[in-house]
Amino acid sequence: MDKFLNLISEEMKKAFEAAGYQADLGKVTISNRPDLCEYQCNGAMAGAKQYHKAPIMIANEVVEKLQDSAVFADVSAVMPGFLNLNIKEAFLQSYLNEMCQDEKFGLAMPEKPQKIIVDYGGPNVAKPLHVGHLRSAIIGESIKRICRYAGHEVLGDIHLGDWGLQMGLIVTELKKRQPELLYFDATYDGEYPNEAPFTISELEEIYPTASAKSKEDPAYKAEAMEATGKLQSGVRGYRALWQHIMSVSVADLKKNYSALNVDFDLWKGESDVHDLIPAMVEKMKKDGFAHESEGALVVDVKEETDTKEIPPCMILKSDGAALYNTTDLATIVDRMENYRPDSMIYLADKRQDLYFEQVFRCARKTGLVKPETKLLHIGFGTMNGKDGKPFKTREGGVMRLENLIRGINEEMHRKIADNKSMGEEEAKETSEVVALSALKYGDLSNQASKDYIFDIDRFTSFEGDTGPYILYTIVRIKSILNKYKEQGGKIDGIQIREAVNAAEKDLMLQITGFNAMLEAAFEEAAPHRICAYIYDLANAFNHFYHETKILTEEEKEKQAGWIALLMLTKRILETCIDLLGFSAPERM
RNA sequence: GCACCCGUAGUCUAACGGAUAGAACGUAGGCCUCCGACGCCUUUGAUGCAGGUUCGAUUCCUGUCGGGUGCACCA
Repeated sequence: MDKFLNLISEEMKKAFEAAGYQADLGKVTISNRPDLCEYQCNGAMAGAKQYHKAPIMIANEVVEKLQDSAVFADVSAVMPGFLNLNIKEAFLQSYLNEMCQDEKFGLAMPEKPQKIIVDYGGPNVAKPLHVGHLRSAIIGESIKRICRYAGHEVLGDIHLGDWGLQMGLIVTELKKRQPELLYFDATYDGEYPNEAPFTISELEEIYPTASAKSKEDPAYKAEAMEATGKLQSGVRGYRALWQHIMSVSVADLKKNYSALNVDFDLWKGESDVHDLIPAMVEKMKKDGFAHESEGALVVDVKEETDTKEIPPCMILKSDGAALYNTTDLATIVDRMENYRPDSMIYLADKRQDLYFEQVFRCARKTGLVKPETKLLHIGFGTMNGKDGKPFKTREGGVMRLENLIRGINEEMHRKIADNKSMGEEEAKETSEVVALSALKYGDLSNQASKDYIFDIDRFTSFEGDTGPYILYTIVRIKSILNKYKEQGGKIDGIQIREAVNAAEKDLMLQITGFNAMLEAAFEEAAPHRICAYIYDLANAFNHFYHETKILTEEEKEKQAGWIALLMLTKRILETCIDLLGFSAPERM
């Protein structure tokens, strides 16, 4: 099925053509003036120049051609040349019933699905997640789900920071504390224990300690670098220890991401591409792209057409070591070999704009990707505190993600616990579900590229443009549907009927916009479109709800029609929040 | 210094070049013998400034002011 706006536009285009004008002038858009009409077409004004005619005259001629349209209940030409349109109830009704039958509510599936890799999360092992990781996870997860829903083959990759000096630091500190461990015995050639010699909390304490020591003590740092070297060159005991660090840390990360309803298909990291680096670098040299500059190896990526200065992309540091760029490029090599994606989407702070520009250009120039491979960096803004500055704890430190989540859970629990009929267990579970909606909706309802203020009171409010408000609306619909079923109302085979009042028609029109909205959300990789849409939809529903007494309606056919409309509304709302990465409870 | 991004009601936020710039919070008021009032309705109030392109500019262009960010061996 086609998008609702397309169908209307088709009708309008035919009318333009019939009146002797170019068809594509008949593009219809949602009205800016809901008080005047439901949809509008500005084609008469756009065509005035080329036909040397007053817009209003063109508009009038088009109106003539639409007198007995099956789509429009009425069409009028308004000065200076707007075409104001209202939809026929029967047409709207049949479109909605078609949507009910369609699993994707009329969203067209691509002829050839793209293969897309979404690179998000980006945590470092052995370091706790903090608020800086939040946006990448939340936005990335939503974009992944949107792409998948739009019919594409999508892999989410966490892209772990699991290589390099940080690992050497941990190993060094462990050696200081427990030199007797088998892993440090170079003569040992037996099996290593399955159990890690540390817990996640110890690990989280070891890293900052080691990091601080290395900054003060050059000897310590040298030792850590040596350990890093041993690890990378494959010394058995070091590798085994690294495996322990990885498994302990990854288990913890999974737990934390799972609390955010975020999951990854690929748990790849920098370590996975380490072995690809030498060949990649060699090839870049051989092909004449990489050259030495100030001791480092770089690829020039500036272009003739640049207005701004683009520094070269560094491939190796002057000490010959790899850096961030190197592993990102090698990761591209790995992905092209193993997954052949059509498109790679990176979620990272917008301050990395220039960096990604360099890496992408370098990947293209050196032929790491095909010319048609899309590389996209979605740079997001900072989450700020109420003071407008980057979010910090009260003490001014970096806030751990789990503390942030605990805070919002507690806040939500305070509100939910008021519910008289809810037991403690249910209240706790429910508040976690609702709190997650508050956190995610608060983030996703803003354009990703903008900074936003984390305001716990506003986000957890049940009023206004918030996650809890959306959930409340869904819960309300569920409650009505349950009561309807208790009354013995039938569900099977019921159909949406023609709207009986303006509020109902408004709700119906709002529903028709789902597929067009989703297409835009996909193309723009913009979850905030979904938020804006469901907020309007929830409003339209609540308005309708107040105008219409559903359960007491005596005309059963009419009642069943409303129930069908409610079911569709609920399905769409639930689909949308799932794309945003949260869900609704049964009660709240 | 050079470059990039952003300036919309008191606050927060939206708008393929289209009519009277749309919401939210807040403010001021109204609506429960009725499906969940954690709701609904009404009220107030905004495009930093100056030019230009256009029939029409929050949107495109130029300048200017203000804020943020980035400019190779950190990620």
